[in-house]
Amino acid sequence: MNREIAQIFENIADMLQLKGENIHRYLSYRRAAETIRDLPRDLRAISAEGGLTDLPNIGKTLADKINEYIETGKLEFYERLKAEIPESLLDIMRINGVGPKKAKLFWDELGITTVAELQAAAENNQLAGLKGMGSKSQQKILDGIQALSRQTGRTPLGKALPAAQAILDILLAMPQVIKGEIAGSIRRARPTIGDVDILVAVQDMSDSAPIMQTFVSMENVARILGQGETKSSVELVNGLQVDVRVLPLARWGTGLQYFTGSQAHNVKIRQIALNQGYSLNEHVLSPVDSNGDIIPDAPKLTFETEESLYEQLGLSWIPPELREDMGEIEAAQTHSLPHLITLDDIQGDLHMHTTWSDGKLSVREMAEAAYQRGCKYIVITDHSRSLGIANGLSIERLLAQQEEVRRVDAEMNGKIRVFHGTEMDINADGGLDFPDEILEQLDFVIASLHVSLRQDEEQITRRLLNAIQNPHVDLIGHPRAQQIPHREPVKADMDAIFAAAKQHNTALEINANPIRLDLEANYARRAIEMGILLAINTDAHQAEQLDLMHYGIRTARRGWVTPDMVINTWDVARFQAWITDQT
DNA sequence: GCCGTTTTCGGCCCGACTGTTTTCAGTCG
Repeated sequence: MNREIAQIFENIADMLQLKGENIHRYLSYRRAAETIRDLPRDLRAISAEGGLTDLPNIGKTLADKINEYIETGKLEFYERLKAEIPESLLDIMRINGVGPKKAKLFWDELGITTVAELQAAAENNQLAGLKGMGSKSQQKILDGIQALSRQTGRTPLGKALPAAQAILDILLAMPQVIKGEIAGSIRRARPTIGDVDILVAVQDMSDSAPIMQTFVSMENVARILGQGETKSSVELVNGLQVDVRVLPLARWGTGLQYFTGSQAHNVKIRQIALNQGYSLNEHVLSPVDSNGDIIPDAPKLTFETEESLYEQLGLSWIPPELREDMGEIEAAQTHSLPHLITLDDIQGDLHMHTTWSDGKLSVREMAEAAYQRGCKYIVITDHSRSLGIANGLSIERLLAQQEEVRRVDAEMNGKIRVFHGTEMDINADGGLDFPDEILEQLDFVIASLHVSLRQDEEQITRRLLNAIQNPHVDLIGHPRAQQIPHREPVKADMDAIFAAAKQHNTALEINANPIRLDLEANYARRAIEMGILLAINTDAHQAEQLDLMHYGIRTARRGWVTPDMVINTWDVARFQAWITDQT
């Protein structure tokens, strides 16, 4: 429901923009769409409580529209717009270099309503003669259409971050580059990334040219989208767009703050600056008069660090993962930001696989690999019997494995503790894959959904509740079973699931594999607000995947998670006491 | 269409880059 309505509002925004409507009117639809997309609760539940207008960016008008859609499954206003403007024009606006004005121009002048028609017109040289168009613009549109067909939407963080880091490393090796950082949504650790923003600092802008030349000449550049002194853009062969910006070190703070975003965060930060008599842009803080106009001769303030910029505005420095205008600015004003979890807080990893099911390493090898990475304790959690595709363990094999785990635990001689658990399937009928008398012999029990993920909300919810309520189940693994970017989360009544997890003291996982990142940050935040415990685990199937923990930490930080709420930040004694207490 | 330390009307960010321009419009982030 939330996604549907968010998409409709997004489309309405595009259509209003195409019609040349007031910018602030269509932006309000877009902002509302973002709010809805990130909600950790179903709009129907919020609507039933009469709480829609309490949501940010939702006023009376949009609340009425949401209710209309919930009740009738349709939105009259949207239907009228669709009758007026072909929906396929929105696809044309998604072509890089084509915005609302161009789309409308092609529609008005040539009757073009689809990407295919636009491509044909460009190939027949019909666009070049239009007002404001030339042969270069026409070619750019053909390139843009090709790029569109290569793109598969947003890029997972797990792909974008390593790619960005590799580029940054090349630039950092240049003598002109004083420092550099990945900004944008990667720095904020969004699970998916639109394009990559990299910032590098130089002493003097005359150093920019060789840096940009190195950047656009990299071997994995498919084409150059733009090359200037302060900004250059390329498309990589894998379709990812990367922007590099060069800025003087003296303005690093404002630049990094600005290009980290989010847009919503920055809008509010700039408003705070204005309230204090300053106009903020990516370069400087400029004194303004009572009309908000920049005072020409007044000295401008520059900032070499983000910390000093936030401090100037009376704010605590805000960790990038929080910068979504979700309350972090208000908390920074009162210096009450949470003490977020860090990678160093993690002491154990409670979810991993071995050769007993679908992992690559033995129990002993996983223990060694985890020990080398500083882990104090791990739990071996192979798949259960019904997951045949992953070589799930029968009861007999599970019990045989326990002997091996106990032996390895003893062999490790206290360097690292090795506990025995399972990642048990929650079967399609809601039953659990092992009986209680087996579960009670295990140190730690994860229950996860792997099959029949397209059941309706009632069935999925019932399966999850059944697992949460079992006294032997300690943790629900990747609770929403999403896979980024291709598999949507299951439909489930998260209100009911959180309430049950709270009641039964069952922890919920943030799965650190960047394909999952599940729970997502907004749900993790809601969970800890309710006092539900979390665990952040790699779900490693081989040694290198133990290094994915940082993705889970970043996700948790986006969810305002503090270390005390995460059971694998506890020392081994406290963890052991907790699992013992859980029966 | 939303919102409120300028509060129920009047704001709501703006600079870089490109291509078409003889001074600017459109797009993007």
